Amino acid sequence: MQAQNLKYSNCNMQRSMAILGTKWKPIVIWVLRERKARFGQIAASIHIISRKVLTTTLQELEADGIITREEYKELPPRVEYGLTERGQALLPILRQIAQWNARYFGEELPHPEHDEDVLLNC
Amino acid sequence: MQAQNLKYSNCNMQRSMAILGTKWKPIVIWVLRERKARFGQIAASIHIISRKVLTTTLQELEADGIITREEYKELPPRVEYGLTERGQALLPILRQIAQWNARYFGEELPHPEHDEDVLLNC
DNA sequence: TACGTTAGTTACCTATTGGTTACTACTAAT
DNA sequence: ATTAGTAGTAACCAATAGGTAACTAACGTA
Repeated sequence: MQAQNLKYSNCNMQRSMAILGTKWKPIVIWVLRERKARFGQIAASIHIISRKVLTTTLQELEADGIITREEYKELPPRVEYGLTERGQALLPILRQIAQWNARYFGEELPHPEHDEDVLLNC
Repeated sequence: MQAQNLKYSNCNMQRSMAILGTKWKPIVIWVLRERKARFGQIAASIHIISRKVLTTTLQELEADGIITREEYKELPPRVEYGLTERGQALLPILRQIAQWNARYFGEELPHPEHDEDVLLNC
């Protein structure tokens, strides 16, 4: 998908997909749902993302105003990432996207009392 | 995005994005939200999609159980596409995705009484 | 036979996404 | 000088998504 071009589409859905519809962005947003995290923490949470791809992903999310990036003047260098309000607003949508998949493709329906991490299994 | 691999991800969100996170699939689903349509009608609604890409998109959506495909034994050949229950279940999610974009990237907030076509502008 | 209508199919191409590998910047501590 | 810890960067590549252009299948009708 040529997301960069789609960001200027007339269609609100297409523009959203251009921002979100990639392999790692939803995961990064999910990792940041409850607290800020540093680059290395995000990488460790995700397990198998390359530094190169994580860097690009974070840069794009920041450019789209979905996450914040704060540098701390200290050593070792420390950068913290967190969700903006715009990013927070995506969380219920991501939950529904995951629920849809679990419901229609999963082998059993998820129970409401299941922890979110189990639901998403990310 | 390598959607074909992602369909087998552990993560429900990633699997959904593999199915949905492309340029044309959300649009095709939206076009079919209220009534079944033929190949040519879908193409005309979307305006600028190539027959090649529309064919591929429809095949994949059918394979994922999101749309139905009915051939009619008549001439000219007639094929009708419609949403499955699984596909219908995606509509509220797509609406929210569009609303999110309109709210956080649009120049003014959409009014509740605005028609859906205006909201999505697809 | 030629044409019309519908839903494709095929060959080829470009641009993007995601990945591997190696390297970098910075400074304190050893 | 070397090492450590953190967040990157650069060069290169494979696979995929989307696209153009041309062609095809099927049969009824003129």
